[in-house]
This record gives sequence, structure tokens and C-alpha cells, in this order.
Amino acid sequence: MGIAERKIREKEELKEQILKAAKRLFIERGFEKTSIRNIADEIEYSPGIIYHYFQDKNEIFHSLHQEGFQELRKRMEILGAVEDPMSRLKAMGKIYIQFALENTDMYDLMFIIEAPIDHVENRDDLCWIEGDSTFNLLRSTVHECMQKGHFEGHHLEPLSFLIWSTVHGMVSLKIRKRVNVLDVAAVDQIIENSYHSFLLILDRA
Amino acid sequence: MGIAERKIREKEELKEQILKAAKRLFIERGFEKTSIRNIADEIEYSPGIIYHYFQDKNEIFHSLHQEGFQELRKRMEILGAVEDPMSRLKAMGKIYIQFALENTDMYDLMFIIEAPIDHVENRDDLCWIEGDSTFNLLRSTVHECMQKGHFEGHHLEPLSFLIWSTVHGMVSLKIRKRVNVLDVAAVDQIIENSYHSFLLILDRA
DNA sequence: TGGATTATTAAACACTGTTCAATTACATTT
DNA sequence: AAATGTAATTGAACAGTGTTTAATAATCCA
Repeated sequence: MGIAERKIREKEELKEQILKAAKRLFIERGFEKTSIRNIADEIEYSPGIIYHYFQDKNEIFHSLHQEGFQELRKRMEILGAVEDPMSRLKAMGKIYIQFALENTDMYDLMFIIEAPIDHVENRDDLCWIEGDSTFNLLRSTVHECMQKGHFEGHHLEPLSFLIWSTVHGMVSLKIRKRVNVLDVAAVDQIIENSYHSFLLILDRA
Repeated sequence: MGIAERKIREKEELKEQILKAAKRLFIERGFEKTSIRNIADEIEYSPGIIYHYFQDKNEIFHSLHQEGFQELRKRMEILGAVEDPMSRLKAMGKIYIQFALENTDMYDLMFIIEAPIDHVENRDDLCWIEGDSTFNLLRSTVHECMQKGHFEGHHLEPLSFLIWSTVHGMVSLKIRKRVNVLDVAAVDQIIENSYHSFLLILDRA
């Protein structure tokens, strides 16, 4: 049944086209400003066709999640070379921040935007597995640090979440333009300087 | 010219009505799902009239910012009673988190949502002044802590931003439903436990 | 009362996500 | 090769969005 297989392959190809077009438009215009009709125009099909490949707009952008997590994880790979867990933890934060600031829209989609995450109710969803594996990297690193005597009196889960929250807080305040309450001059450097403070804190924690 | 004044007063009244209706709907439906027509229905006027009182939808919801900051500052007032700056700082974080979790939509508007902050280009805007005065409270408390010998080796501005980022990170990850990557059982308690870890860290920082 | 000003409306514009009946394309069977 | 049945694709429609504007209603002042 080579024909049926080709059919499936072609169907997958169009799905891939939609995803690629969606990503292209999304990266340069953001979530809200990328409409179904925009995507349809881009792939030169009618808008209706998109609903034969995706349930709704959210499902399209939710599919892009995965790519974001893959990219983030790829960047984390070099951490394998870092023996000392404490140094690894510190490098991890730096990579996370860098990823967020260099891929603001992707980060937005992954960790800030409401819509696409909303009707992912079951925890078995691929996006949670992806996210979980990324968080696991943090968790296990923190765990190693604790085994080496760091973070005395802390508990693994809350501390890991706290660390995540700190870096997320910094980048999301910048991405969503709330850093402007600070002195204008300091805005550009603030995250780098704050992260430096954070490293100091981690050493003493 | 009592008549002119009454006119102005009446004009203010309708503006107030719009704002009140907008807030009512916003609190129970969120930003996206509150439309101009919804607000118009609520005050029993035609949709067009709203544009005689506000430039656009963003300006309406931007006006609600202020109320949020007022409420937040009101909650912060009891901190005046706390002598020790370190205790005050800790209590401050707790109040901030509580405010965010009890007024999620308002917090969303103040610190997460993109739209209404977007075309507030000039830093003289009331919203920045409001926000700045709130941040000043944090900054000055951190400053007092430093004068009492805490946070050695840190700098005021980056450290203050770091602390803000940490609490913002925790609540915004919860508000935008990204805590689900954690063990399901831990979700409810995670912020409280993490904040406890944060207090420990502050003592050692 | 007449004229100018202002407040308010209804209708329209250009969008949005989504659905669905109708159409086209195509592989399989006769 | 023609007919059939299935799947892909379309175009139009629905109900909604923010926003603009010409026309209307209301009000104040001379």
C-alpha cells in the first residue's frame, strides 16, 4: 500500500507546512497578531483547511512549545561537561536567561502566554513531559548540590521551584516591560547585575 | 460658571461608570473576554460613547492599574509598624504574594499582561509613578537592611530587583499555570514552601 | 426662540476564530 | 475507460472583536 503511505506522508507534509508558517509568523509578530488567515495566506491554502490538521489555533501554537523546549534542552547539553554541581547550577541559570532574552517570543509562549496551555488538562501531555524533563535537570542538579553539603535546611522541591522562579521572574518582568520602574540607565544591565547577586546568594544559601 | 462645572462633573460620572463597569467585568472575566460592547451593555450606552472618554480599550484597563497599586500599597501600610528592616522585608514579600494570589486578575493586569502597558511610552505616566513608589518601598527597606550589615557584597538596585523578581516569578508561574510540571500534590503548597526557603536564603545572603 | 456646542447613536469597516455545505481531486472498483 | 466512493479543499457564512464616523438628539448661551 505505497499509495496510502504517500497520502499519509503528504498529509504530514502539509501539517508541517502549517507549523512552519505559523512559527515564522509567530516569531516576527507574536501570538495574538498571527491569525489563522495569515497562516493560510502564507501556505497558499484556504483558512478552513487548517482545521483539518489542528483542532484550533491553540493546538497549533501548543505544537511549537515542543520546539522551544528542544532548543532549550539543546542549550543545556553542554552542562554535562560541568563536574561541580554548584557550577553547573550557576551555568544553568545563565543559559536559561540567555535563551529567554534571545527567544523572547518563544519564551513567552512557553512560560507566559495563557492561551495554548489552557486546555492542556491532562498531565500526560507531551508539553508537560518536555517541561518536566527540563525541570528535572534543575531538580537533580540542586539535589547533587545538597548532597555535597550546600543548601542546608532547604527542601529539594521548594528550593528548585524558588530558583526557577527567580530567573523566570527576572526575564518575564523584562519581556513584559515592567523593568521600566527602575532607573532608565539601569534597565539594560539590570538582569546581568541581579543574576550576579543571585550567584552570591546561592553560595551563601 | 456652576453649569460648566456640573457638566464636567457629569462627564466625570460617566467616565467613572465606564471604569466601574469595566472593572466589574474584568474581575470576573479577564482582560481578553471583556469587550467594549460588554462594557457598553453594562452601562446601557452605545459602544461608541466609550471612545469619547477613552482613547481605546487599553486606556480603560490601564486606568485600573492605579486601583491595583492603591490596593497593594494599602496592604503595605501595616509594614510601618515593623521596626526591624529585615522583618519588614520578609513581611513585605508575604503581603505581595498574598495580594497576587487573592487578586490574580488585577495582578495579571499590573505585572503580566502586555497590552495596556504597551503604549505608555513616557515614564511620567501615573502608572510608573505608582509602580515606582511601590518599588521604592522595597528599595528603601533593602537599603535599611544593608545599613544594618545585611547583604554584604550586594548592590542596592540589582538586589532589590532580584527580590522582586523572585516573588513575581513564583506568583506569575502559578497564575499562568506553569506550576503543573511539579508533583501534583505539591502544587498547592509550593509557593508557601518556596517562600520559606527564600526567607532562609535572605538571612544568609 | 435661534444658533452653536456637545453628547450620543447607529451603522459601517476591517478584522478575528470557527463551522459547514458544496465542490474538487483522486484512488479503487467495475 | 467510466463510474463510484472517499478524502481533501474551498468559499461562504456566523458570531464576535476594536474602532471610526456621519447623522441625530440634547443641551447651553445669546
